[in-house]
Amino acid sequence: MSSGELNERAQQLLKTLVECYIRDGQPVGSRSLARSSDLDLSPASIRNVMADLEELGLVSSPHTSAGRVPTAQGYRVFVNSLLSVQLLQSEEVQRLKRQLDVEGARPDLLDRASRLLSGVTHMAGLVTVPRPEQALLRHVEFLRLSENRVLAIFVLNDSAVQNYVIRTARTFADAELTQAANYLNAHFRGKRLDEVRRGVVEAMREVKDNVTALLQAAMDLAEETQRGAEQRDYVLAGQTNLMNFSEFSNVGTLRHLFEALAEKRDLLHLLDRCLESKGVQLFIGDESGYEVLGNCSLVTAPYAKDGKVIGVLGVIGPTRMAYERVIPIVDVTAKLLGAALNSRQ
Amino acid sequence: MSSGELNERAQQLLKTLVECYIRDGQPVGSRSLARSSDLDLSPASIRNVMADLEELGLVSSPHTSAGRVPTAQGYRVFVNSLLSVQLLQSEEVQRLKRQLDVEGARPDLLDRASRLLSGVTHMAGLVTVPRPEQALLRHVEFLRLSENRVLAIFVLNDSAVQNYVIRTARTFADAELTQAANYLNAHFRGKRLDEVRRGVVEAMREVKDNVTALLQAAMDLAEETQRGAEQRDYVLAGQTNLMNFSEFSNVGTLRHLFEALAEKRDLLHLLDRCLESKGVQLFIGDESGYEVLGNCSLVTAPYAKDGKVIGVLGVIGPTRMAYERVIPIVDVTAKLLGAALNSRQ
DNA sequence: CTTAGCACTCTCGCGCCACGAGTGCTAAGA
DNA sequence: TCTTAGCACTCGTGGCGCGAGAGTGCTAAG
Repeated sequence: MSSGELNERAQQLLKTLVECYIRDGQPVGSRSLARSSDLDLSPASIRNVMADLEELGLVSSPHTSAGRVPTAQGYRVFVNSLLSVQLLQSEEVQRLKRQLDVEGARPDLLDRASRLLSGVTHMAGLVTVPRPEQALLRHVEFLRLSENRVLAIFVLNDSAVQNYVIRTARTFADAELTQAANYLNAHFRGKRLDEVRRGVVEAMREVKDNVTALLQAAMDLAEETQRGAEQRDYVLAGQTNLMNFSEFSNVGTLRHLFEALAEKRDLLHLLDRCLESKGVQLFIGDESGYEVLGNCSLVTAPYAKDGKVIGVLGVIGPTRMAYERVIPIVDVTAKLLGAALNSRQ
Repeated sequence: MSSGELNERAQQLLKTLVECYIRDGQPVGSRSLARSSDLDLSPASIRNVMADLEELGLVSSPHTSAGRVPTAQGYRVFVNSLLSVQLLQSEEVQRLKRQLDVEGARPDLLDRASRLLSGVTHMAGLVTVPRPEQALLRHVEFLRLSENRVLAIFVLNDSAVQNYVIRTARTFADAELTQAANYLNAHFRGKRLDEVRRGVVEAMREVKDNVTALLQAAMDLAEETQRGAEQRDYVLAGQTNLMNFSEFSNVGTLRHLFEALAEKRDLLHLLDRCLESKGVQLFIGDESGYEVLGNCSLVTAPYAKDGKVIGVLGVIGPTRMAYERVIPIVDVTAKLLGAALNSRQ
């Protein structure tokens, strides 16, 4: 008997139970369930249904004389087929948009998105830093800093600028530096960095002079930085909100959770998995596969720029969260962030 | 009767008491104090001294039948005149140095310093980002991105590079951009950004053309960014270590503390105060003036580059911390960080 | 198939008590 | 005058028992 085989009544009761539990945070018993549900049933009948649901692993009771609590599976059935997501009012969307756009030009857009999520949901918000576009060389400039230090400035793609200090064995004349830059600009404009590098190595084989050595050093640094930039990372906000939930009132649990949030590795794996998904995705409780997220749920949505998904944002909180509210918020915020990124290209 | 007037015996006993409390974390009673101290006194005599110390506000007892616990003032007297700081063995210094230098060139030196502090002390480490040097213009470059977007690249001081996308009303020719850059480079090299800006405004009054408008836009952005960079900030590591201390086993306390750490404002004020101090500085308990730091101590030391103090680093933990160990660690780490900054200028 | 009734289980809060640790005070001793 | 033994007192802690309340599963009747 899978969730699809749940009869109308069982579905209705599971739905009510989850709603009650999310609202009150306490195990819900047969009597209060009888009152809360529209069904006109006695507590005794409800107990029978509950026994079925428990056997299916959708609910469980902390101890004999407590009510029932949804399991992760129970939540899953709930969000998959019982949840009625409220669409956001357009005025709410406007408010989110305004909060995200506050002080428009500042470069901490991701920060603000993360804070927005945590502020609105009263849980922790996270936003992965966008995947860098494939780095194409647009323009190079060399500048002598001192006798043996040269500053290399790389303009990549549209307007991303990277710069490296290169230590050189000897002093280069301005003319040499200009020549080197001209060479790169003339031959490799619009090429990928690794192609440029290969080209430089090639050139070095033919003319083995100091200038190509400089170029090689520059390309080494450029590629290294590029690789560094591909390190995934995320911006976290509102961690402290999590401390308000009774689920994390145990300092030990809290510590493990915070360590995982600070460590980032596991979370990033999880978030990377969401890059491919089209819309909102949920990890409820142990579904994530990470023990520390045992009584957490993660709600994510990918965000896109120029129609290409470049990152993920989301919210993390206790499994007992108001999914019908959080899901549309995460969804809309992802779209708003994408729009904001596009508008300031 | 100030601490200077404490007689030999009282000093000795206070020292022993603080040491015992730091070691065991429990109120220390007259009997165990009698055993621990070298003085050959009966518990009864010690109780008399304790009564004096309590009157002076150096110790207090949680309740009648508990031992005594040092107050913030007590810790203060302890660190000021009773503490014997262990100098670090040179091999320990080497180990710290190695850990700080791991994967040398990466730009996350502050991060590593912070993690180093937290790792070694098992508390939270923090490192303020360095105050930017006074921004002097070294070189400017303009690059056309598209019809109405120009990329301005500013090299400041030694090798700091900043870049801004300027939206322009009309399309500029390459020659114009070169001309504009040449103008700035020729007239304002080595000048402060605000001077440059003034000069540009001046020039605009005489020749009111589009190029000076471009320059003005560039300078606006440059100054704005500069102001943004002067926003103080710090890098925090090992927050979760704090959760291991029984002092913060109450989630409420913990939350307030973590909120303060995330909010940064108050902490930054406190850290800024340490910029002027020569060496290690301590804020014990309520000395900081911030209630959330009630049972925390902050140990800081300024770090310098080229002989100029540019930032502060430190460690935050419960007042009950091994000061004699933490103080030299913070001290040495500050010096190591300064050295590391200098060596990679 | 539903439901009233009932016995059962388990948690929670309360009061109680004994224990241990430590104190302050007093009075005797050096 | 300083030190210390002795003693009464205070207070937090942990264990125990008890009753109330909530909720369950089972059974039997409708």
